[in-house]
Amino acid sequence: MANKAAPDSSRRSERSRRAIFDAALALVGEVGYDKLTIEGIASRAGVGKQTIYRWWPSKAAVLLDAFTVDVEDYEQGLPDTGDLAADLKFVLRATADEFNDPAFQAPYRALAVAGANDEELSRTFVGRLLEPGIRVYVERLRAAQEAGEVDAGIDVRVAAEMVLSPFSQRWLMRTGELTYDFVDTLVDQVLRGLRPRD
Amino acid sequence: MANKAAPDSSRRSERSRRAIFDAALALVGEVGYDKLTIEGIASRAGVGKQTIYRWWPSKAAVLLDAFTVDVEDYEQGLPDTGDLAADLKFVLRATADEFNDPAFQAPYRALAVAGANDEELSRTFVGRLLEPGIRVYVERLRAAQEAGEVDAGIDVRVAAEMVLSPFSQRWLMRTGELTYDFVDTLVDQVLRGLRPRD
Amino acid sequence: MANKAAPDSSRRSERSRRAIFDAALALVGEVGYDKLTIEGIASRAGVGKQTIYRWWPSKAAVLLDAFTVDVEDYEQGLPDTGDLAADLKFVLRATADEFNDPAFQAPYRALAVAGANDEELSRTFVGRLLEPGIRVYVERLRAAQEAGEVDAGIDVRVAAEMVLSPFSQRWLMRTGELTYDFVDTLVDQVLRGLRPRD
Amino acid sequence: MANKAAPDSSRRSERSRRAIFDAALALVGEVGYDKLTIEGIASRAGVGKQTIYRWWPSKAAVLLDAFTVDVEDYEQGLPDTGDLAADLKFVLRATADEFNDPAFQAPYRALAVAGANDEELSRTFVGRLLEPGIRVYVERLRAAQEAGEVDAGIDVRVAAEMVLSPFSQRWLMRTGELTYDFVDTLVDQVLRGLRPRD
DNA sequence: GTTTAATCGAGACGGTACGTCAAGTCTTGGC
DNA sequence: GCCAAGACTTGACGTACCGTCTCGATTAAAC
Repeated sequence: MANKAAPDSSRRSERSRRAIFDAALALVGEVGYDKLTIEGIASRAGVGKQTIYRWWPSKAAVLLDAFTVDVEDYEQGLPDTGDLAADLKFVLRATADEFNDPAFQAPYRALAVAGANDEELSRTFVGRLLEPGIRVYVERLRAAQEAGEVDAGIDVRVAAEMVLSPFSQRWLMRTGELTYDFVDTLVDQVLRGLRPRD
Repeated sequence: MANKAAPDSSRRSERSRRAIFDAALALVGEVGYDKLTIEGIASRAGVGKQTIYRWWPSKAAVLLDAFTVDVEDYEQGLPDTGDLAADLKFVLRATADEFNDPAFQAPYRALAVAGANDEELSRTFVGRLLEPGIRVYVERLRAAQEAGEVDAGIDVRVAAEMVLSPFSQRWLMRTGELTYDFVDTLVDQVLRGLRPRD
Repeated sequence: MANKAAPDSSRRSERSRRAIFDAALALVGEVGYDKLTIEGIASRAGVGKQTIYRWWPSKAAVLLDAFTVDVEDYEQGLPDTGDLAADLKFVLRATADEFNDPAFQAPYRALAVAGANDEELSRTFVGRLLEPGIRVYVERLRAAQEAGEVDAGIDVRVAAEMVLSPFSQRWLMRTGELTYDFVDTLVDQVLRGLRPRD
Repeated sequence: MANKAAPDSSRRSERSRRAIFDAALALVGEVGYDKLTIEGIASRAGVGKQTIYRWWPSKAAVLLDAFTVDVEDYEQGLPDTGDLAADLKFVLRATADEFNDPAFQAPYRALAVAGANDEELSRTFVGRLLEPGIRVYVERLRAAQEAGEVDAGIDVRVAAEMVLSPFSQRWLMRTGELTYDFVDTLVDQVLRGLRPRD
């Protein structure tokens, strides 16, 4: 079933791996995803093309690895000051700043997009980046639910999406700006619906 | 500002235009967006490559035109039976069926995605397809607001996004299934927050 | 049976064709046949690789065409002064000079060699370059035979090879020098055997 | 002058050496010289690439060694029954049979050819395979000369080439068949010229 | 018999060229 | 003047080998 005699990863060159990540991230920022090429990455990294093809199936996969190396930081979860609205606004405002940073936009948007046409890649992208991001919101909401701040009948997963999806949709599709005002309104309107009934 | 001695559209061949749309839509369904080529469209349509380049700047633009020709049907707005929850659920369930249809997925997803990397195209896509879709929801919500069914303090645009974005995000990013259950829960939780305060 | 939709040769670019020939001949002289590459020819000729692949199947075929364009000059046959020995020596000495010219050696040797491993090419090479060269000798010998200068029982084709093959073999395999002495001895010893018997 | 810290041949693996020869000869027969690769030989021989590069400079050199291991058999010289014509015809007919054997053709032709573009290799090839072959003919002719069967004024080296070159040239360049008829005619016509003058 | 250093199988590496595909431009002949 | 057709230059694709390089694991010579 293994379709090509898998390479021996214990002999892999760490130096090349880093150089490829650095080159890929730099280039996607400079020329954009469509004009990002394997040859370009290889040449910028001072690496043979084969070294890329040996370890990754596509430029999207390279970029995904390169990106996740720098991004794994969902470990600590969302802050919990006891004030759910404040906590959500605080984190979303910070995320808005991050999403408005051009250096971050190019690779992330590229991956979102590449995923849409490549189901395999999509699953990795979602599992590695999107789901963990959603999960921390779900957990914060569940905590609030347990604290009685959120109605027991609420589906917290859907609630989390009600906050996150309008946010990322605006950014991805460029249907609107990610302002603090928007973030605040969004959080307020979502939370209105989560409060326990009288 | 005219960048090439614009072609004389009065002499344009309608037969070629249709053939190109048909070929583009057929091909994007068969081979996917990434493997869709101008040469492929031209050859399938029995048309010279130049005829495509004369009238469109990119394969995405061709596809966008091809797609919108068949889709302009937001004219009538959302139903208004007086029961907001029922109306939203009804339309979203129908939309879920549509989005789950493979024939519809390929070109739509391709466009969503192509837009992410091409700001110019993105604006057309959003203006021509996305915004009209959002607007009918905004209008239905405003009607409900005027009828006193929705609190006067609510930002109906954000409310519309709270319904639509989780829905389209799930589909686009494959973060979840578009089931009737999901649609119902989503609508219910959003509407909880919109009700006028006591 | 035609295996690729043959290109339309009436629309062929003569300018590209010449540039390819010039580049191929120049490069084979500079770097040798083994290091001659299609990419090198294309780039030196200012031509796309595809334009070469469209019209020729291999670098050997390009070189063969390039070479024969410049070489078709067997038209006039060998001189016939009535003195067979003198005529043969005269022509072979001139040919020795030619074969000792480095500019001529590279492509000719390359073709001889490429032919050895490619039967198809070999046939063209032999038919286009080698056979015509042999034929003029055969004709000169037949004339001498009719003039009674060569025995009627002699196989002139084999006789021609007795003159030409030692000559070209020495050159091709580097088994000896092509000196005037060698040429003279060779002609004399061959002709000894051709004289009519008493 | 030793250009790399020469390897210690006393520790050389004989088993690997044989395996490499076998693989090289087998492969050149199967895929031809052009498609013969060092990697292919190494993998077929179950040997590391370095083991080949350590002991040979090129695939041609490997093949030359592989070939000469099996071929050293010029020791005994040509037969001398006293009948020069008969002796030459006998040996050349046998050689014709050998050259017409496909198993022999591939490596030999490959080497002849590789030599044309690689002067260093050429010299080894000529010295190790070609010259010894010519020499036995030269010696047989000299014996005949001393026996008074060949004119004293004849250059026996050139005479040997008059027999051998048309033969090998026909084979190498595919300008004609190696039939018994050809061999006989060739020998007869050459010998006509060698007879002592009246 | 043990030590020890070179050779060995294996294969990752930086490269070059392959032969193919498609992009976007340009030219030709037909309507 | 638009059109179908397709040759052109360009540039990237993914593959095949090159020749160099490291990595344990033999393995045969020197101790």
